Amino acid sequence: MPESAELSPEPAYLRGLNPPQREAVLTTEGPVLVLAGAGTGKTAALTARLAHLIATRRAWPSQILAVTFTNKAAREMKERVAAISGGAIEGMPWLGTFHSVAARMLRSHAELVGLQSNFTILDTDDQLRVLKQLIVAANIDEKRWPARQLAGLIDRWKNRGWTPKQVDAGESEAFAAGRGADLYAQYQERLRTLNACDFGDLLLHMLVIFRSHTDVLESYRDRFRYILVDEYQDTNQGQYEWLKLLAEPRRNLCCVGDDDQSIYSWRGAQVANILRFEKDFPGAKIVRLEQNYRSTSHILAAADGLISNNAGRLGKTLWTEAGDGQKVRVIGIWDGPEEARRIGEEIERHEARSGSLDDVAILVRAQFQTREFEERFIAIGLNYQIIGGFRFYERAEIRDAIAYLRLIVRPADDLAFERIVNTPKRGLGDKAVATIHRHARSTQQPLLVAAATILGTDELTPQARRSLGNFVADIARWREMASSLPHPELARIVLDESGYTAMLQADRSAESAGRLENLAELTRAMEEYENLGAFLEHVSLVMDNDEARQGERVTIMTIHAAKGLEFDIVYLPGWEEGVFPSQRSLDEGGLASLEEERRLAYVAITRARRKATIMHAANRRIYGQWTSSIPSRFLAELPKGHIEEETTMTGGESLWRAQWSERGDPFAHLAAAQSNRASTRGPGWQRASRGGSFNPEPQRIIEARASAVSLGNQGRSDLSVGQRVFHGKFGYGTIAEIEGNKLEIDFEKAGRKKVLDSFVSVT
DNA sequence: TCCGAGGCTCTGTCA
DNA sequence: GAGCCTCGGA
Repeated sequence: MPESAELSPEPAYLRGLNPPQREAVLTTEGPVLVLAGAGTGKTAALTARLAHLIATRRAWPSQILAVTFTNKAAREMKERVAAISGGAIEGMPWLGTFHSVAARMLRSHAELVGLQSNFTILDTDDQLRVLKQLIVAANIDEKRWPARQLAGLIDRWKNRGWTPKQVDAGESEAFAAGRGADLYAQYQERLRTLNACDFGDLLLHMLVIFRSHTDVLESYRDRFRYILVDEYQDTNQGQYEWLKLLAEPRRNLCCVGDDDQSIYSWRGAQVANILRFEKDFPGAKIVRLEQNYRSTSHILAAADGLISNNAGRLGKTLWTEAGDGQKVRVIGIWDGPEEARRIGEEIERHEARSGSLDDVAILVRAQFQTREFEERFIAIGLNYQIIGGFRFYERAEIRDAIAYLRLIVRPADDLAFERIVNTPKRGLGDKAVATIHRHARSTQQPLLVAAATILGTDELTPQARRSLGNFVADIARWREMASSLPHPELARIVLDESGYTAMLQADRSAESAGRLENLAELTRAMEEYENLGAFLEHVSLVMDNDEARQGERVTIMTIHAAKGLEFDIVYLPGWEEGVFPSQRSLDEGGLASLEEERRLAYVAITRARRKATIMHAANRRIYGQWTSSIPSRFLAELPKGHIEEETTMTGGESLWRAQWSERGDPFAHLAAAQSNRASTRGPGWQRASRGGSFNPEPQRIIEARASAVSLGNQGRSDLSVGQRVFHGKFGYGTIAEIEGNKLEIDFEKAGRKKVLDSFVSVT
């Protein structure tokens, strides 16, 4: 950057920015809140701001802290800053996700929270294994109090910035009759002995350090002259406190966000943080970005109409100079497979008109919805990619490979040891592992060391001893090789010599080829890191599913993952009550959750540049069982003037209803094929169909349902008193009474209940 | 110790 | 319908 940047009338990075965007760039001092609506050029403004701070010498790149929520956003910002500065900027060391920045800090101060700087970052899988062990050790019924639930609670507490001591009795009550806080404390202790921490710890540990070691806090305050936060509406309590500590006393804090796009409350995000910004930082400058550069006006108006049903917004009105464009289409179809078929056909037509597949995205509420599309697209040979779901490093084979490497680098990594000691199978089952565990505990040694000493005893069968001896020797040998071999080469050798590759090669299943490819990809990725240690430090935080691009393809992903992205053509399938809004979310959070689901719908629609198509199916397979569904209430909230409704029910409405009344159960033929399983519904759908507190359109589907219900009054012929049945919500029970389609059932767990026969299945 | 069969649960989104 | 767990047999 030339020194004259400030003097020249128009630095390159300001070109093309509108007045509010410029304000966001040029207001460098003091607190700034940029309210950036969807598609209003937020990233352009943000990167220009970074470029401006650096070009005008207000700060070196290393003196700017810039945090995002996703690796994707961080990467994009890095690339754009590099491009905007013509490569003159040597990277920005403190630009990254909250977690990666915190991890980087924690590596320098780990000893302050009882860790070593080479601590391991556990993923969800490891975390659950540790928790499970603790629950079992505490004699708590693991069925009744699953590790997953405890993990959720601990995560919640960490998000709030609470250490175990700060968890009050009331919160602790949420798990195993008040033992939650105690287990949390035990878990933290266990992590410390493992020299490990989980995702939540990265932030919490730093927060604890900031709170108690003012010298450390001061050094960071001193370093960071400017702080920039992306997606501020998604910050949680802990992150908020973290930022607030760092931002004082300079208060050169610029937060960018959109309250209408707050979709992470389940992760502890508090919209309140953004709503309260002015109070937290008096004298804050508020900049609103409202000109949308992405979508046509029908799309914006539809999204705006929807989101206006939410209360408690900061409020902003997006406008566009783009034309009206096409109305948002709302299409009702018969079932899930037809939804996939229909979208597949439209995409093929788009392709035939020489449209690019890269322009098309299918955005779903939940991961399970992706499968229908995957199956269909494989069948018709449509190139697609599914983003998210299993991240690369979460795949079993990758985690296994990494566990080998972890154990080679850190002999004390007990979790890694447990994971691979018998993978591939080498005859070291539960019994052998339990023996090693016992030894390790009594001698206070890591498992690998205990395993080595146990070899000199006769505690194991000769066979197991031989096998374990080989394993221990292998690890030692590999460790020696590690110093002299390039680490990708080491990884290849380990995978071969451990028998892992052979195990996959012997496996004839459809996935094994892909797994081998993933491992090859892993070793390739390792080349980008200086050494094994560096690779391992980064792997759990940064490795995502960034496969090599292989031509044009349709993108399938969750709406959450799509935030911040845009596509010409967007398909939004599955707008049905229970799916979207998600019943589970509603059950937990009531109105607040409904509003969050609505924001999610808003995010979904605003991803589209030119064409948005919403679909709802009358029938869907959930948990492998057919379920009829009601259109999402959000459909009724879309302003009529900006949407175009269509139904593709074969033969139209009348035939559809006739089908219902003729057979009572439109899936009788399917049900028969499925060994007389009746259609049971999950609790969500029961509630959705019972509720009736809203009146979603189109009306015809409600009529159709009503006719089905009244027909059902005859009751089912396959049920009789005394029969054992299964109910989606209440579990197993015995039929005590039958009256038409109403049953009275003595449930084994839930006691006697009245239920409709359509909700039970014969066991 | 391993493996297959059968029973049961589950799929809410991210780092 | 997949994935997990448990159980019984080899």
